[in-house]
Amino acid sequence: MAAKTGVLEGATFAKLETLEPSKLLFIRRWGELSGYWGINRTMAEIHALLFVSTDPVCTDDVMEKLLISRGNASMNLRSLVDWGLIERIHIRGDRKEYFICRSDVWQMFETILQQRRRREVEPILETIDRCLETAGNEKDVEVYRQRLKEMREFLHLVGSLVDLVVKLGPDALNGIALTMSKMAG
Amino acid sequence: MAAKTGVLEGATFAKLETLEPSKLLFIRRWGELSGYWGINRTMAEIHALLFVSTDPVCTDDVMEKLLISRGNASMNLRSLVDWGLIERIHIRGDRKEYFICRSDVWQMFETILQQRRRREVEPILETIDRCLETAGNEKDVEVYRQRLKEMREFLHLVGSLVDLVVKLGPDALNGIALTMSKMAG
DNA sequence: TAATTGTTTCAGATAATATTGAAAAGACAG
DNA sequence: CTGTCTTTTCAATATTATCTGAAACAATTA
Repeated sequence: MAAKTGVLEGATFAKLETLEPSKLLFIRRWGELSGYWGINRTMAEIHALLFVSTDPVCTDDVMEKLLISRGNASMNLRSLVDWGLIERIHIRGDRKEYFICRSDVWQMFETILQQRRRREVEPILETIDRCLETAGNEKDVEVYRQRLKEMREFLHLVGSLVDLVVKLGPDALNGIALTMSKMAG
Repeated sequence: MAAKTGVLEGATFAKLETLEPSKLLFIRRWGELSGYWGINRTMAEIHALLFVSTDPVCTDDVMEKLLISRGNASMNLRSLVDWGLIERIHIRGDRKEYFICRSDVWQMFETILQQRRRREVEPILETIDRCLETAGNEKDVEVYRQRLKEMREFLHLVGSLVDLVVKLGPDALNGIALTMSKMAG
C-alpha cells in the first residue's frame, strides 16, 4: 500500500483513538505557553503529547491525535530531538520509529537551561564584548559603557547560578528553599 | 503644523541624528534574542534603545532611530510600560512624553522573573490541578498522574527558587557562586 | 473657546511563520 | 535487485503576527 496521503490522512483514522479530555487540556495549555519559550506551538504540543503518554508514540500517533500533517509532525519531532527533549527509540519487530519524552522533569529543566544559555547568554555576551571594543571613549558614552559592563557582569552571574543550580540538583534545592522559607517565618 | 505623517515620516528627519554603530549592534542583537523571551522584536529593540541611551527618549526618537511608524512605537512603548521594564517621565517645559529604562540590571531581571512567573508558571499550575481532578483513576493513567504531580512539584520548586534569588540579591548570590566555584576547585 | 501639539487606536496592508502534501530519499526483507 | 514500508524534504499555500498611517482622541495654551 502506498503511504496514506492528503486531507491530513485523517478521515482514515481520526476515529480510531482519541485523547482523554484531561490530557488534551494539558497539551493545549502547554502549547499556549510555547510562545514564552521561543518554540512553536506544534512543537510544544507534540512534546506535551509525549509527556502525557505512557507508551512510546510514533509519527502516525502524533498526526492523528494532534490532527497535523506528516511533514509537520516529522519536522517538529526532529526539532525536539535536536533540543534533546525527546528521543527516538526502536521497537523490535516494528519498522516504525517511536519517540519518548525524557520523563524526568528535572532533566528536562537542565536541558532547557543549558540550551538557553548556549542560544541566548553566550551570543549576547559576545556582542557586549564587541560593543565595548567598538564604542568610543568620549565622555558622553560613559553611561553606555557602564551599562554594558553591568549587563555583562550580570550575565556572568546568571551563568554561575545555572551551574550552581544544576550541580546542587532538586533535592538539595528543595532543602534550601524550605530552610529559607522557615527563616522568613 | 499638523502631525507629520506617512512614509514613516522619516524622510523629514532620518538624517538628523543617527545611532552609533556600537549601540546599533547591541540593539539588533537584543532584538534577535527577543524570540526567546516571548516578546516581539520591535519591543526588544525599543527596550535596548532606551537601555543604551543616556538621556530620556521620546516617541519621535524611537521612530527615527529604529525607522518604525508612530503607531508601532506607541503600542510597543505601552507594552514595555505594562511589563514594568520602562517608565514614562515628563520633562518640565516640554509637552512630550519621555521614556527611560530602569537602568538597574538586577531590577530588570527581577521584573522579568516576576512577570514570567505570573504569565507562565501560575497558569500551568492551575491547569495541572484541573487535569488531575479530571483524570480518571484507572491503572493506565497512573503514569500520567504521576508525571503531572512531578511537574507540579517541580514548578513549585521553581517558584521558591525565584523567591529565594530575589530575596538574596546579586551581592549575596555572587558570593555564593564564588564560594561554590572555589569548592569545585 | 479654538488652535496647536502630542498620543492612541485600529482597519487594512505587509511581512513572517507554520503547514500541507506529494515527490524523493532511505531502510529493510526477501 | 525489487517491492514495500517509512521518513524527510521543500515549493506552494495558509495562517498568524506585526506594522502602517490616518482619523479620533487628549491635553495644553492663548
